[in-house]
Amino acid sequence: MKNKNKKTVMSPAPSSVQKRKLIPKKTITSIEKNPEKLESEEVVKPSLSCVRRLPSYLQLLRALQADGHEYVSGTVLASVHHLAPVIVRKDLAFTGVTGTPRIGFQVTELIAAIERFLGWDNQNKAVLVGVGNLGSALLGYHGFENFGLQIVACFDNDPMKIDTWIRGCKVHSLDQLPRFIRRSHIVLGVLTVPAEAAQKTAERMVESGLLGIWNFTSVKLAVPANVVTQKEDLAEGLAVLSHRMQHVSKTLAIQQ
Amino acid sequence: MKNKNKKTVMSPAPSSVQKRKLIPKKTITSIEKNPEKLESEEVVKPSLSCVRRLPSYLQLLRALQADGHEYVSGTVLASVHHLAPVIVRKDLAFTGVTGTPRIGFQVTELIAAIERFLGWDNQNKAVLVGVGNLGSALLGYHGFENFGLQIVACFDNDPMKIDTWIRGCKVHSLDQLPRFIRRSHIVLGVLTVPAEAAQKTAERMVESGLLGIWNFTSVKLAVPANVVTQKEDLAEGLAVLSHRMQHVSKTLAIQQ
DNA sequence: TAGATTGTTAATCGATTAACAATC
DNA sequence: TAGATTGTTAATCGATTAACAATC
Repeated sequence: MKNKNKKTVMSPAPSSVQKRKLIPKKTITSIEKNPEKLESEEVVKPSLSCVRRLPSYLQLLRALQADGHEYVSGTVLASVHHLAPVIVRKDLAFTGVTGTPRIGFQVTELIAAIERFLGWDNQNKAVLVGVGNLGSALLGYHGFENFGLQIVACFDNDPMKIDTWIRGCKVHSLDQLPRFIRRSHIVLGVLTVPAEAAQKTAERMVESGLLGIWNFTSVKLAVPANVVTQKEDLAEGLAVLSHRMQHVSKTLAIQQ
Repeated sequence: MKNKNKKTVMSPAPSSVQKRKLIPKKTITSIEKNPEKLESEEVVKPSLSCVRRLPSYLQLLRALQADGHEYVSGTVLASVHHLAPVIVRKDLAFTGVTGTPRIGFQVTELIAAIERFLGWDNQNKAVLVGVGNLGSALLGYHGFENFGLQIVACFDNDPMKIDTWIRGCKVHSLDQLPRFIRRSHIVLGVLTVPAEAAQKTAERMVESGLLGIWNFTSVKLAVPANVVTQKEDLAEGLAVLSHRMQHVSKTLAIQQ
């Protein structure tokens, strides 16, 4: 994958676009090294870590906004989250906002920029499949509405649950899913079924037309390339916690 | 923090310990460059990513064990999780197990090694503080017992909830926490209170003697250095999902 | 034996951090 | 003005990947 014929890169040097770069570009050095990459994919993409950090900025910004703050510096955002200020500056650059030296960023503008960047500016509707313990907890937790997500319907296979109401949401039969998705133009599904049923259920969700699955099961799903899945695995966090605790107790034991 | 007086490192060269290294060492080059670091902290530590991946291996290994498989190759573990085989080999090396070329790893031995490494070989008891939606879902979800965690008691501030039973667990007043912790020698707490109460509650948990807090609130907790906190933030995963979905739809639009 | 797999070193890649001019 | 903060490049660090001898 080298030297795919490029179209005349020797055209007028890009010096005219020098006013205010909203999105960071690669360094000139790397452009020289890979001149065939001067086209659209040239834009630097945010790291996964950056995307993961943005919601925490958002949360703090909303609190600041509620407190009546008009501006906030990257330095402040950084210290609250125990991050280096330069990390915050780089992360925020991806959202397209520009700050003012000595002043910082306009809170309202920054909130809007992060929301837009993450696609949380319009409320995204979602269905939830699998109304067990975790499923009903998520139904009852309306905090996701701060993150652009609104669960509007839920589905289950269990005849005992179908047509009952859970946390203000009527449980539908899983058989109803395709029709419901098609009518409602919903693209996102939350999967909270038991592990055994995970892959099968995911397939039905994909067939119904969903394009994203937020996967709370312990199963790594196999889905077509145009479908995005995100696995939420609490065991990961627990592993980190356990490991750190072991480490701390060892360190303390050594120090004694 | 350099050149802390070390005790005679010139003693008999470590060539005698050459049979089977269970834990990877740094390369000779780096030892030569930092000769003052020849002591215990010399051991290479696993990356956070490695620790996060171990539970997923564990889960698959248990399924294989239940299916009667005696051996599994790193290659298989890798392909199931869409990882490069060398990642799996390196991760497993940290647990101290040794595989057999052409055969792979003994499933039972590997399960035990990962559990030991993560401190999941004995069931760790924990308390849960804050019996709201999420709290009661976690109480009802017994899957953590596969990960060495057993929630044995729960606490809340709400007089309406105190002394009721939720998912087989009696809700105690938060005031009872210090006495309970001291009597039971529990070190781990799960925090599922509303954001406003998070920091205050965490402080009470620390005062009671807890050494680890699994934090399900949206608040970054401030705790003493000897206390470990692990923040579980669903918004992170949702951000990644939203971002990926935007990207996929853009890519598809371009390709059309 | 042949060939798949392990364990390990070296190279690559990408994210974080350092450094600093520009700005208000 | 002075000095805090932004935006950006270059250096560093650490994790992933490539490569390969050793092994069964």
